Amino acid sequence: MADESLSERYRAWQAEGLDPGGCPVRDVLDQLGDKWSTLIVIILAGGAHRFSALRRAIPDISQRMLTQSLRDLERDGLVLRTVFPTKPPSVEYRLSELGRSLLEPLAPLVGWAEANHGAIRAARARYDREQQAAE
Amino acid sequence: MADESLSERYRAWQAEGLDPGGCPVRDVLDQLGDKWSTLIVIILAGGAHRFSALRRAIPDISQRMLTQSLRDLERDGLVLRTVFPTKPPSVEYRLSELGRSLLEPLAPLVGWAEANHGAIRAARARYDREQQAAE
DNA sequence: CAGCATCCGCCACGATACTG
DNA sequence: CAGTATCGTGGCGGATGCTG
Repeated sequence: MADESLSERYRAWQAEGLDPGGCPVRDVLDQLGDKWSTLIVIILAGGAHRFSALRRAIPDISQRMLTQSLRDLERDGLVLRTVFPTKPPSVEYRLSELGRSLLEPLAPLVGWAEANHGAIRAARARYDREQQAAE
Repeated sequence: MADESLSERYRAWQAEGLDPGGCPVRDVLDQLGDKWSTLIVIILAGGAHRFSALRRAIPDISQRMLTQSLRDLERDGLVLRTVFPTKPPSVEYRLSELGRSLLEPLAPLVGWAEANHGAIRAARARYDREQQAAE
């Protein structure tokens, strides 16, 4: 009835190698799951940005987390960092080929989030109301 | 050059409403970004599971986190919980209609993770090697 | 401008023990 | 079997101050 390919692939992976930490889903999704990485990728989808431009695009990120998230994305090969030796220096961040390839599966997920955000918020409100009533 | 639709949508959203926490991407992705939720959804894609079956399917999850993750998924309306008053009781978890609709955008992302896991690990190793050399 | 260093609160998560 | 209750910990992430 449901699409079983996902769970089948997980079981297949689980059957052979046995390192739970080496699971591709966890390894990759954990990175995208942190607070800012996905958002940065989405913004960089619109083109290269400088450090301060990213700060402006995400008003409520601390520069510590922006730096760290960019480093992680660079380390994973999703983002390229280019330093222009001007004075004062400027640094440009852009998606790598790998990073751009992520946009393809990411776009539908973002679309799903937007489309179903209301339904999820409604479900939460209803759940909380029922819990309130039960107590 | 790149797909700009994602960043455009983010800017559009940012332009009107101004609550960063209300951003659909963050609100929804933060949930999927926790350590276990996505994995549970993937497993439930294969059909309904009982609590103990889920524990067996994810050997390294604590029952505390399994319970909590299932509660969160239920609260968001992605998972349905059915109690059978047998003795001892058994509880079945399955994806709701909303939960199954998530599989559609989720599957390509999991495919991307599997396909590019090697490239990411290689990028990490290279980055770490360069850092090592620079120091 | 683009950062690094430091301090610190909080909460996600795990381990353990107990219940209907 | 399917949970709750409690405690302890690591590290994610924020705030602030300083540098090339």
